[in-house]
This record gives sequence, structure tokens and C-alpha cells, in this order.
Amino acid sequence: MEPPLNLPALENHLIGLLAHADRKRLLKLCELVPLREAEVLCEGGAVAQYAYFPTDGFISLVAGADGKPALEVGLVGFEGMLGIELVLGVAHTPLQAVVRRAGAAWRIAAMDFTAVLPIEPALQRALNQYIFVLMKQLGNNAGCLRFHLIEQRLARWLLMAQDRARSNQFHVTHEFLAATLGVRRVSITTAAGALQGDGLIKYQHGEVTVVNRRGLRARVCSCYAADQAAYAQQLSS
Amino acid sequence: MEPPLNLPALENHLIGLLAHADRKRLLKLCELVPLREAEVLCEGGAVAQYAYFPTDGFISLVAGADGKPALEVGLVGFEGMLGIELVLGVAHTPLQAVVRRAGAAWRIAAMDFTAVLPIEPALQRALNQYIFVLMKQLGNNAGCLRFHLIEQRLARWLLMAQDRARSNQFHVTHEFLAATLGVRRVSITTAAGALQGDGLIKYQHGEVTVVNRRGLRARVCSCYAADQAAYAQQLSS
DNA sequence: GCGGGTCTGTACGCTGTCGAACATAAGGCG
DNA sequence: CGCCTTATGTTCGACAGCGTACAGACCCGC
Repeated sequence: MEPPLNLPALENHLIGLLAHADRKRLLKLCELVPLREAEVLCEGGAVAQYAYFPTDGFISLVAGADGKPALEVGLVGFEGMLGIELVLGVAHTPLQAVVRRAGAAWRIAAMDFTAVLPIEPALQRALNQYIFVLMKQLGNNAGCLRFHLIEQRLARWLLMAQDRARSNQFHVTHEFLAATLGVRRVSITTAAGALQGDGLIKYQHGEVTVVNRRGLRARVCSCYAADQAAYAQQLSS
Repeated sequence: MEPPLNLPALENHLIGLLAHADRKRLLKLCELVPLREAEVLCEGGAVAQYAYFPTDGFISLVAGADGKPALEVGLVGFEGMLGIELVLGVAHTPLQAVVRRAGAAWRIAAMDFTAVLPIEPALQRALNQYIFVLMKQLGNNAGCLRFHLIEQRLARWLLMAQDRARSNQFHVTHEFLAATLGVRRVSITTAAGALQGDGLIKYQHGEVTVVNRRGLRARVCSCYAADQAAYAQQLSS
């Protein structure tokens, strides 16, 4: 996350951690597919067909379709993967996964993936660490939901999205953000209005631009930094 | 969870899933240690020394000591293990772990554990599934925190505690519950008062008794059932 | 350039929870 | 027994966020 400096653009970080030969072997089993905005890559509880390693754009992990309002509990971009259940030897997906920003991903069939995993210890290792980071972030997230104000949570989401979009502008409406953070659309309008009023962001008809990233970071709760630290500690390459 | 029917009392469920020979080999490396109430088994971010397989009592996973109020994000009893980071090949603990109800656990040194793991595929497999369940529960939990009333969350905690305590009575004060659920003590008093008023629970000076479990289940949010289902689906033995 | 859909802004009353302060009750120990 | 600690109960004002309703603003396509 943070400025993706040392990566050749449009690569997936986890795959980038592999040695050249390993990487080549893995990618031979993958195909590069487009991620289309709002595309549902898997439903929660379904049988996983593929694993995805995004190279661009990002995917939202959504919990609790069951009756009550949806809520985003995780974000997967070029720094991660979708389909950890396959790493853990489980057939079913834990959460719904929806594309939030269009892009592309290396896709590998579940069967191929479970077949190569045992003979690719480096990959195995990296993915285990990624799972660990994800768990830590899920735990963190709970506190954030419970204690932090909407404005702070919004700022966090914007920063996370910016990191993964590798861009300071992206398409997202208030309505959408509301569903993501589990709040009313009106609350987003208010919070976003405050941020815009202070010159940190700008938006019009679904296009949000981060104008002052430093300012946003000053506004965000500590959960953002905690997430980054967790990732960096395990997977700094 | 639920009534622990088919287990010889005071065994750990994950270990119970192993074949006799495997189990014996593992237990030879473990020692049975007491869990003392309020004992801190590990701090968040520290280097893991041991893994624990509780046989009795339970352990609370606590997030966010960092500045802001603590919050329980997971509960580990005889149905689980403490120390999944070791399964994932990570040296550091993700969360703080505190004993909430005294009991006992099989304890194994981190080095021994990482050494046997590769040569015990059945254990490996069971623990991977457990990690998966834990992740699903962490995701679930987020929605519960965000959308459900204190009374419902309290009911959920009581049921989860009862399952793991294998008893309808346990020691816990309002103050403690407040910290666990991340709310004020007063809010607990109110919610618990309501439950007691309806004859579902009883308490006096830190001793809580579940009087009417069915009634509690009618009061709880769906997250309780979701957790149970997730566990049962993966690890029903 | 006019209309209809999408997106954003504003207002109002309501409720769950908060924070703080204070009041009672129930054990434990000398 | 009485005192002290721990646990529970009650009250008050404050406020973030909710649900709802409606109004304006912007974009796109016909």
C-alpha cells in the first residue's frame, strides 16, 4: 500500500514476491482477466471457482447479506488476493466479493491453484502471511466500526482506495460509500462535505478526487496506519 | 459449541478430530497447564512462545489496546486454539489474549509446534479449517458491532460463554462485560436488567446464571447462529 | 435544448448510546 | 459486628447517527 514505488506497474504484489522461475510457473496457469465495476466475483458461501490476484482496481469483501444491511469488511487490490479459502483447503467462500473499481487480475482455476500450492513453498508462505495480515485487519476493523466517527472512517476508506487505485481519482457515489461503511447516504454527504470544505477532497457526480492526501491522513483514525504497519511488517518483500 | 455431546469431557475438540496415533504423538509434546482467570497469555504483537488448546474455560481475543478502548473480537474455548499465527508461519501474535474463565489447556512450545505441523497433515488440515472459521466469524462480528443493539450482543456473548464454559453459571461482572462489548457499564446494567426481568438470566455479585437458554436464543441476533453454522460446517468432526 | 435519471444538499424529529456523577446493596475481613 | 471494597442501580443532559422527506444540481440521450 502507500506509494507503490518499487513495483513494475500493474503487477500483483504477492506474485511479485516470488522468484522469477516460480512466478513464471504460476503465471502460466493464470489468465489475465478484466475486473468490471460492480461485478460480483463470488457470493458468500458458494463454492470457489477461481482465485484472483488483482493487478489493478480493487475488490470489496462484503459481509452480512443475510437479512441485514451489507457492510464492507475488507478491500483487496494489487497488494492481496481473493480466494484465501483455497489456501486453507476450504471449498467455500467466506464472504461476498464485489469489484469496486474496474481493473484486471490474474485468475487461476481453483483446481489448478490447489494443485500448485503444495509444490510452491514460497507462494504458500507469502499467502499464509497475507492471511495473517487480513485477520489482523479484520480484528482492527471491529474497533474502528465501534468507536470511530463516520468522517474518520470515510477518510480511511478514501486513503485505502487511493492506495489500491494507484490514482487520486476514482468513481464512487455517496450512496455507494454509505453501503460500504454501513451508514446512511446523508451521513456520507455530511462527512464528505466537511472534508471537501476543508479542501481535502473534491467530488462531483460520482468522481472523487483526493486533493490533499496529507490533510486526509491527519483526519483519519489510527486504524489506517495500523493496517499499513501490519502489512508492511509481514509482506514488505 | 452448542451442547458438547459427543466429546469425552475436558478434551479439546480440534485435537479430538485427530486419529488416535496422531493425537498421542501431539500430546506427547504438550503439557496440560491451568488457565487462571485474568491471566494474559500473550500481548498483541509479541513473539509467540506457545500455542494453547483449551480443554476447559475460555480465552478472549482482544483488539485495539492501542490508545482506544479494548474490545473483544474473538473467544477461544475447547472448540478452538490460541496461536494460529504459528500455523501460518508467523512469529508474532496478532491480538492480546486474556483468560476470561479459568480452566486448563494443552500447551505446546512454539518450536515444537512448528516442527510437528508439517508432519501431521491431519492437524494441519483441521487447523486451517479453524482459521477459516475464525475469519468468517471476524467478518460477521463486524456487522454485529455495527448494527445490533447492546442487549442482543449481550445475549450473544452469554450464549457463547455458556457453550464454552460447559456450564450455565460463570463469573463475570457488568464492568467486565462492558469492556468486552466496548460499551459503558451502565448500558450493560440496563440490558442485563431487562434480560433478568424477563427471567432469562440471573446474577448477583459477578455470578451470572443462564436460567432460560431458549429464551436467550430468541433474544439474540442472528450472528450467534451464523457463527455456529460456520463452525459446524467445517469442523463437525 | 429539453426531459428524465442520477447524484448531491438540507431539514426535522427520534432513539440508542455516551459521559459523568451519585446512590444503594451485597460480600469479606478484621 | 462494623467497615471497606466491590458490584449494581438510577438519573441527567448531550450528541452521533437514524429514517424520512423533499429540493436542487448535474449529466446524458433523444
